[in-house]
Amino acid sequence: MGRLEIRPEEHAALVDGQPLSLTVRELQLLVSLSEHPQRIMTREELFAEVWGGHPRDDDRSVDVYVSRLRAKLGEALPGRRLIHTHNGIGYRFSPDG
Amino acid sequence: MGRLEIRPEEHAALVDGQPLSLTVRELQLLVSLSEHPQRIMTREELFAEVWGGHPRDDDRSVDVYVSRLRAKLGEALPGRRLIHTHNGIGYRFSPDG
DNA sequence: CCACTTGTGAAAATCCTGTAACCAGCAGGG
DNA sequence: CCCTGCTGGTTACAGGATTTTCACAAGTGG
Repeated sequence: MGRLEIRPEEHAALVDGQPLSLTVRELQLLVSLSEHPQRIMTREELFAEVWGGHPRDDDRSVDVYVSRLRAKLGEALPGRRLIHTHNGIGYRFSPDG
Repeated sequence: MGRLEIRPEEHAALVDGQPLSLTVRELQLLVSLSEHPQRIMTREELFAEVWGGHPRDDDRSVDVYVSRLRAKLGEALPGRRLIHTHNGIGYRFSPDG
């Protein structure tokens, strides 16, 4: 998809062939998001896929990791926003900015 | 229905497959309207479905959110008017302009 | 030790919501 | 015509809710 390639089997995400240095959690989150492009995913769904089980009521893990992911994606692909926030609901991955 | 798809379960409204960035209230209102196409819905009905309960005597919330909704729909679908005003009564959703 | 990751708390930034205006259009009465 | 009242469209604003970001403690493995 464009300049970004995600290869879950290889535990890798590449931008223009160069691997991003993502942590395990960051990669899991990116994989989960990118497997459902253009679909708005709730925090519950994302938490279940990445961490498993249900998040605590006041758990902000998803938000924190989205932030970390955006920071690294932003470095590799300046000016593009791949992860969109949907207030009160969750996040959405859009391959094309 | 044409280029607009509404998926309440997914918290999404799509135009040509692209999700609109609607707030929760805006989406609720659009869902309520679109679930009764071509039917004129009173402010009371809409308020009950979206906010619950009865509106204050001078409540303009429905009008304000209809306006906001029209603005966003108008951006995504220029030249089409999906929400029609029925003076003294309420609003009507028409899938085809 | 050191470098790194992870989850948590909390401050900072941002967005949403409901309300109160302000306007324009219209109809009826005088 | 000119008021007046009524209806709906739109915008501005304050408060609240939500999200983003930073800092830190604990854990892991080299």
